[in-house]
Amino acid sequence: MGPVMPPSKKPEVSGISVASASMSYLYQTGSLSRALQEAEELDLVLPVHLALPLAPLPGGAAKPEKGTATPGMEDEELTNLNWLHESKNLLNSFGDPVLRSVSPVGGEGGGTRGDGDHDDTPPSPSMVGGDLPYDAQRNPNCKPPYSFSCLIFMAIEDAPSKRLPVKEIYNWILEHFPYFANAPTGWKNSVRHNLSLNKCFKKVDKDRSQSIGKGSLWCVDPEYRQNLIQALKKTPYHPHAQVFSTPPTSPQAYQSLNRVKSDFIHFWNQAASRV
DNA sequence: TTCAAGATAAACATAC
DNA sequence: AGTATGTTTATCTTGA
Repeated sequence: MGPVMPPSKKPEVSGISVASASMSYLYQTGSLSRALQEAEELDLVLPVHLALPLAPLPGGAAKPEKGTATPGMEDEELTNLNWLHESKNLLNSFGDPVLRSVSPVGGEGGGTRGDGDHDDTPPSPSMVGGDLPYDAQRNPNCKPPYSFSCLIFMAIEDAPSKRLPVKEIYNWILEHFPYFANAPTGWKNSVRHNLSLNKCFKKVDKDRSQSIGKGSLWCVDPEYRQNLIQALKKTPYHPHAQVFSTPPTSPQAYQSLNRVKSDFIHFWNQAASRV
């Protein structure tokens, strides 16, 4: 089981570790990866995206160009995270065919809304394009690149019964994306708003006998399940995200980026070895 | 420039 | 009565 982070416990790992562990968890739980593999069969060549909830680097950046893989990237490029988003199919970049059988869920480029700050306060959504360099050690709670519909979908898919009450959806999100533990409470409103408004989710009335708490169970409408899978695989760039393509401005940030890359490659190899 | 999608906030109703 | 849940509307940002 991956990182089970009690919501009340402030994460002490870096943002990238949290992200990798979350992905690792999703792989191990199986159902979601199976869902994604289903989509893989439907899809032709889907881009591979990385779930790296990183804070933006200063200056922001443009959206990555599509379909520009960067094989054979050299270490001197570590200062530039273009490799993350330019290499939309990282598996191809790594030249390992077996890796193509797994498809990580994740955001295009993994950029987040500018949540990077250097103190211990929760990342501020208002800090679009923060002025500080990304530092994985000090920004454990970067906003995940997934839309709320993707988060909800992941939560429901991860449940054995494939249906969850709102509260459990909250809990799943909190466990896997500690960012929300310190985020303003409005995100719960957003979850509910999404459940209500998004036709992909359906309310299921509980049995009277099992009706312990308030509310209903929520499930994915089978009619729209593939849509959600596709959306997850293609996780659009977070609407408010910035891509971090600007080189780091400090030695610390440089080292941090090196860690990001090596951690991710390590994770990727681990994921491949589990296939 | 326009449009669609998504995030966010808020008001309100309903159920427990 | 207070809280959680669910619905709806409005506004804003971003990318296409």
